[in-house]
Order: sequence, then structure tokens, then C-alpha cells
Amino acid sequence: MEIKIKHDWNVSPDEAKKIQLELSKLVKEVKLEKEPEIVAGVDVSYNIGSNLLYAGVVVITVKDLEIIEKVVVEKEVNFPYIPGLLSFRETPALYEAFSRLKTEPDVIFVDGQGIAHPRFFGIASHIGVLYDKPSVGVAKSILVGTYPYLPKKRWETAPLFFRGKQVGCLLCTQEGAEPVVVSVGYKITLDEAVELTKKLTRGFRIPEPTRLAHIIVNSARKKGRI
DNA sequence: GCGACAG
DNA sequence: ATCTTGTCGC
Ligand SMILES: [Mg+2]
Repeated sequence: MEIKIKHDWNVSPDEAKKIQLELSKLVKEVKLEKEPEIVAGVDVSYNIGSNLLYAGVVVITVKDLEIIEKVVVEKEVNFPYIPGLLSFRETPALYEAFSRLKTEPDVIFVDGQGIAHPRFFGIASHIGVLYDKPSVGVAKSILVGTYPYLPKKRWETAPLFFRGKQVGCLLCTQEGAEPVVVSVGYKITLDEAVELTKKLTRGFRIPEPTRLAHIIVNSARKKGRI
């Protein structure tokens, strides 16, 4: 996959925030241009105390959730984990994985927030904007925002609000489990993001794209090889 | 200033 | 994110 926008990653936290504010102007919440047939899921893993990240991308079909391509790479990082600045830690490694990806996905699913973010620009939005590719954030917990109730029944949703705007949805993907946080990353509507997430969810809490990406980066890490 | 805080 | 055993349910 080819990146469309490049910028420095070797920046300070303050500079990172400025970049987010600038790039957030490019985020679009619009309907998909084409019916998604192929989606990608991305995730990152690492050993505690190490600065070596294992970044992976899994590409699957929407129709039968069959894997058609997977890539895992190793990449050093120096940027720490700072709530609100996750993309500056994980995206450079994911960039290396995307560079080796042959398949062109219709939508990218990211383990983290889209616009449900302090500056409305989480890692899912960041990746979507840089690649000019529709993206969705599927997080395991909330970064910012409030909700009126917790969805308990499968496929039930609850709106997530931040600063007077609905920035995402809590989606119950599995009864008895905490809901996932779905938010628009880029060039998709929240309704489309939620519906697509439901299509991509099997019997697990985490939708397949991100769940499979999590599995491959962890197996690569535990084998100590790619 | 205090507390919260994706992965 | 990662560490880990026990326990519950299919
Ligand atoms: Mg992750």
C-alpha cells in the first residue's frame, strides 16, 4: 500500500499534538465510495521493557472472513505511550508493514480510536488520512467521552459523546463482555462503521480484522521471528 | 491543581 | 501493552 501524506515522526509530544490538529482538518465523515469487499486489520505487540515493536496487517474478505494476506514486521520505537498520542508510537511500525502489503484493502480497521479522541484524531483517523483510505477505530476501552447506558444485548449500541458531539458508539459484540468502542476513522460514516464491524464479528468480542492482527503479531513476538 | 487516560 | 493461574462453560 502506498502512503499519500508523509510527515516527521521524530517529534516532541507538543509537536505531535500540532500535527494532529493540522491533519484532523482532513478527516471526512462521508459514505463509502464502494461496497467493501476486502478489509485490513492492524495491531502492534512488544515485550515489556523492549523498544522493538511487532507490527502486523491482516487482510480478509468481508464475505467469508477468509485471510488473503498477512504481513508482520519488526521496528524499533522511541516514542513512549502517551494517552492521546498512540499513533506516534505505533504508526511508524505499521507503515513498514503496509509498505510490504500487496493487497489493496477497501477499509482499514485499527485497534484504537478514530475520532473518539481529545483532538478528534486517534490512530485510526491518522492512518486513514495518511493513506487516503477509509478507516474505522475499534477500541477495547474508552479514551474520552460519556455514554448514557451500557449496551448489554448483542448488537445493541450506545452513543459516545464528547464535547457535545457523538464521536462513536459502544457496540455489544458479545453478551457478558464489555462493549467495543467503534468510531469513524476516515471517509466512512458511523452507521457504516458499526454495520461493517458487526459483519466482521464472529463469536468473539473483538471483530476479526483486529483480532487476527493481534494474534499474528503476538505469535511473531513469542517466536522471536517474523 | 486534580483526576482520567486508546495501546 | 505485558505478566498468569484458576475457573467456568460449551
Ligand atoms: Mg493493540
